[in-house]
Amino acid sequence: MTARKPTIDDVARLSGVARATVSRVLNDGPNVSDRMRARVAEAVEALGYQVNLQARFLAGGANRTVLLICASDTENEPNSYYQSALEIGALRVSAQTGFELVTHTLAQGGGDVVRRILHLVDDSRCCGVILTPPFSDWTDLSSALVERDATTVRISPGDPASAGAAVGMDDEAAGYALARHLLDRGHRRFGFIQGLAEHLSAEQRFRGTRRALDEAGLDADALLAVRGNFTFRAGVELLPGLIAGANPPTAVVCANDDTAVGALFAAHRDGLDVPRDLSIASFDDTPVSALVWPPLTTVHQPIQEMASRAMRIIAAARTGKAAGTLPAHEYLPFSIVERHSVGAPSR
Amino acid sequence: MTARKPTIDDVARLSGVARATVSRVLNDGPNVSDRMRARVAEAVEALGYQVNLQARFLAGGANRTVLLICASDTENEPNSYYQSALEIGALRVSAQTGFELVTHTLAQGGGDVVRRILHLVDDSRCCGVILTPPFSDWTDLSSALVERDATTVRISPGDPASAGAAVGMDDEAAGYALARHLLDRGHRRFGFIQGLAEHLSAEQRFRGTRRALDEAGLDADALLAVRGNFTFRAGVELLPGLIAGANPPTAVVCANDDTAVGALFAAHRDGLDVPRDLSIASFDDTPVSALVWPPLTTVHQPIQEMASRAMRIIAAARTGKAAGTLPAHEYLPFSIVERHSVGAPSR
DNA sequence: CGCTGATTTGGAAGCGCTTCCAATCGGATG
DNA sequence: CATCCGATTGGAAGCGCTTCCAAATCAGCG
Repeated sequence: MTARKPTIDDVARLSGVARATVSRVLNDGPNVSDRMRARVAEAVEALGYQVNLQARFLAGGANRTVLLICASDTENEPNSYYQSALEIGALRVSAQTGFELVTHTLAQGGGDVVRRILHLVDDSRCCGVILTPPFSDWTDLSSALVERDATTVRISPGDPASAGAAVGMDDEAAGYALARHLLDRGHRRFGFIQGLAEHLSAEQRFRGTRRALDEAGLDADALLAVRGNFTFRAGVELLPGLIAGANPPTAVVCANDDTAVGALFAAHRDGLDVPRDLSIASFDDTPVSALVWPPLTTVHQPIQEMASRAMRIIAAARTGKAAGTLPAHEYLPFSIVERHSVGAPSR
Repeated sequence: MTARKPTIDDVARLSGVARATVSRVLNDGPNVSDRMRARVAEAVEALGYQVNLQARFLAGGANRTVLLICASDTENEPNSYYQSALEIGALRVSAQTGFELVTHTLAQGGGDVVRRILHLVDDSRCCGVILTPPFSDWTDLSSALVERDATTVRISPGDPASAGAAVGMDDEAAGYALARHLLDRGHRRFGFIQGLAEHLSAEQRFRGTRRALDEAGLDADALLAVRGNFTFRAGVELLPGLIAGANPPTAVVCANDDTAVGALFAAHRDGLDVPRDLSIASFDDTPVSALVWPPLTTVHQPIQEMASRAMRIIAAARTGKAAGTLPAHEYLPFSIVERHSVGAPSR
């Protein structure tokens, strides 16, 4: 059907040089005269030649594939905004640096997830892996990856010190800052819908909030915590219980935006006015937080930027000089985005 | 660092057979005795052997990579729920059939998008491509793909007849049905926030709505249409103008959920009660439609299922018997999901 | 028991590329 | 002008796999 694609030999023939020389100019190798370079470039152009990556990798050339591993909590409710932001951020850099990004989304349940991820990595013979929560907390995984010689970057790991580079933000400080924000507006009774306990970075957010309340001299039952799982549904289902008591919280903090949107939904449904009757705040600043009414006050986390950094770390590690450098730990600043879901307590 | 990965020759040596035989059992080839099969399987197991896909493809083996090409309208607001649903649907089937799915998201702007997609396809030497809107409407693209021998499936194309298989739903009928739904509840004045004109399937939805109104005997100015671009922002910005007139619509239909969520946001902001003051309905039934308050009445489109079908078509075309069959056009049923954003008109 | 044809197995070529190593070239040097 | 060294270039091996083709094996049959 289609004409056979031109190979490196076609280029060599047309430009009248050896195959090895063509390979050199293709890879920006040293020791090639400008004349040769020009001749080859011309032939490449004329033929519309494109290297066959399969062949290149087989022959031991530098692999430039990077895997982005994302978790989907449930089949039907992927953490999609978070994931898209990651993807966009990584994509932007990969385009610049000539690395190819491949995203894999897997359900985080099931005992063999580690095996499957490793399989994916082996299969693709990729040179780098970006791990997102909660995979970024699986130290066995990142160790195995590093051992396989894949440059590994973990996004928002709970423990930045273990194997592989890390990019994240100071989650404890973010939790603290958000609580202060609420405290400053006069709130004294709080609810908190936590995420999954395995997500260490989310737990740190909670810890920060608790610290802020402690320092403000509030006692333990000023903070009512329930365990959710980051989903919209969790917010919907858990909010009522949180505010059912005799002396309910005037502000509830959610581990992430999706949960907050769920809480907001439940509040609306139950006839509460947000923020008059109840303030709601959360973390991440994913697009959904600006989509709902009232738009959410949330801690902005530079997700795209994190992914960009991750890509950049991999690119640097795989390109010349920086290769072999010890893994980096980068911390990006967060900020509180004030929208309309937080007000002064009415009671 | 890591021990070299075992190759097919290692397996051959350990099991005491020829490399060719190993290859045969690996590929479920014919003409292999059960004894051999067992011996090889054992060696594979013992060595933890995994075929090197690069090498396999190079050697001319069947390629099993499928590309899912998605559009991101703008950098910051990817159509993420839609895309995730597609991905999940395709993923499910690819896992079953042994094909590998690779998703690529590209900004749809820029004149060279076609070239970039083609480049991606050439590069990956993939065997199949799933095109999502608006790429599914680019006939030049699908023709080029088909010519390249890639099994091409278009999701929701405006014209199912052109090159490549097609999976979608009857968008015109969906538009008609949704309008009937509104008509039945007593609405007589309508607004419609359209999507981008290039998305043919979305245009058909509009056409269906118009037909329903025509058939109901309403005249042309019973339908006020404005052009949006599928985004939340479009909904926010376009709604006010739509309902500003002396005799405003009592119901507005949006080309997709994101836009409807935006319209809902604007309505809230401007102090309107939905659905008492204004009904809002849309298309797609992406998760976000159930997240907002009030949850949206929307036309459910089986997005996951569409992607699954697309994958299945590719798998069938690339596996034995069905190979070479003429492209299929599959139409999936839609349904109206009644939630709370539609009521009877108050005026 | 020898022969034919079908089935199973092994050998070897080659996919398109990188890279090592040897050959060549071009001055600068004595 | 002969010599030598570094910069270029070409030749060839080989990455791990599939597949064509020939060799070997096995039944079945006269």
